[in-house]
Amino acid sequence: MKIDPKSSADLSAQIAKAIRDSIIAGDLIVDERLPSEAELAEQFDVSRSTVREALKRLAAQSLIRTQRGAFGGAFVNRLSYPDAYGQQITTSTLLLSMNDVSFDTACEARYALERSCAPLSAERRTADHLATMRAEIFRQQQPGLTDEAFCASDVAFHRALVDGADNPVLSYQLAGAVEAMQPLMNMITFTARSREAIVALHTRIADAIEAGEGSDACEGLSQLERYTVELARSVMAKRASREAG
Amino acid sequence: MKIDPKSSADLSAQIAKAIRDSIIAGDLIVDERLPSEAELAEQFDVSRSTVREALKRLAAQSLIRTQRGAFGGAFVNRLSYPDAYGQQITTSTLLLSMNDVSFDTACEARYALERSCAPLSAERRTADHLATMRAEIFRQQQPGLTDEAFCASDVAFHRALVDGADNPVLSYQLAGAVEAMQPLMNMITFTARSREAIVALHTRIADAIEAGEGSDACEGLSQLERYTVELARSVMAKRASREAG
DNA sequence: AGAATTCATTTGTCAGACATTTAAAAGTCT
DNA sequence: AGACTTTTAAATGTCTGACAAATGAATTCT
Repeated sequence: MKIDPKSSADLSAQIAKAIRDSIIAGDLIVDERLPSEAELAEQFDVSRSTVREALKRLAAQSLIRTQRGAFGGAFVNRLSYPDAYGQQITTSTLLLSMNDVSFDTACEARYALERSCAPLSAERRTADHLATMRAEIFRQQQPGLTDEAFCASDVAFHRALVDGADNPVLSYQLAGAVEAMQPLMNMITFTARSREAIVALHTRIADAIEAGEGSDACEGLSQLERYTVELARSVMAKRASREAG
Repeated sequence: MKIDPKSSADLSAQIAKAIRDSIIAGDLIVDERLPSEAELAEQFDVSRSTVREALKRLAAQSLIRTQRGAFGGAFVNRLSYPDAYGQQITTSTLLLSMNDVSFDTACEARYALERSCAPLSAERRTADHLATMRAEIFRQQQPGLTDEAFCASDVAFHRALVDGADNPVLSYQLAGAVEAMQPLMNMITFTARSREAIVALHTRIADAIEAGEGSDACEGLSQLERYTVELARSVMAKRASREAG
């Protein structure tokens, strides 16, 4: 682990990179303890504050965890799926909100990815996944539901569909795509009629998953995509005309 | 933006969270300047070092950038696609390497995701994407190629396929899945015969993309997935028997 | 032996200082 | 007046030294 004093980058960034590379390369293994801040400071020939800033950078990426007290210190973290989900969702959400990605583009990506899970889910889903999907469909039919709650239930439905594929890597990848859409979906007002249409498509998808018909589920997802895009378009148009008039 | 002094979490983590939430909520918009470190220290009633540690956490997530000098400071970063790629790849790579995800699981996820791009790519790919795919196929046929270079070319081929879908959100999502597989792929030795088989499948996929036949491309990807899994299995078996004998 | 206490180590936080960078502002020359 | 140079103020980057708080190990006491 060496740093280049001539480099223009911040020392703390260089140190963070050096340690990060060691972790990725496997030189530092999971649960291994890093040298104490004082030792690192000496090794890199910088002050303790600089080392601390480097460690905070790594902590922000869930690469290490720290523990106080004797025999405490910084330990290489096993990146857990929940941690990875969290980062994936944060990144995806910001990416969408900051780069004025169109609703259509985000929607297309989301449903394309979901369709990649559908055949696997139709084959492997447990009774539990199916029960979750049915329960969320039931919830979506409740009259008093707010738009936000409807969206949240929608996310839960799709999550169960994705998790049914029983591939944690897929679930992790999809978490970002599905959840990051939520702020965009929340801009839509769901009328009683549009909810009915969505529930009908959800039911069709759940039926296909239950029957083990992956391609049917894909077709249902495609219809849901088309309907969602159309719905967003009409809501936006209505909003625009109201503002103009 | 408030922090809870009673909370057990580190102050710098709390402050980072407060600022992060403000960014996600849109209270702080892109390119907006945060108060100076000294001002933030006063606002949160902590020392400047604590504020700095919080800011480094945010910088590690590419949420802010800092600039020195008068009229410098910390600015809300527009999360660019390259930044997002980078984080996605780091996270995915570590997730795979630290959670002993099986080769089959990772492979299944990767090809399932790629199949979701194939129909779009068949429809929209430019001549440029196609030329890249052909060029990489050509490179893969060169005799002197090392296994690592072969893998890298493989990644470039699949990237072109994915980028052909012309959906930046999909490209971003797939970057992680494809690149994170590379360390696993690098464990495989590619014999002349296996390279030949892979090149044949790549050619078939490229032909399908060129012809606008998305389902053909999917079929090619499925065959490639099966072949890759089989190849990995035989390589691993050979390695195990050599160690045993 | 078990409980309480002390102790050493390590991270978390603070305060103050100086170095470095940077762009605006002021000054100077043509 | 305009172009170039110098000054200056503000901000981040780094260092030093100190103390607080946590924590597990070692020690002491009952």
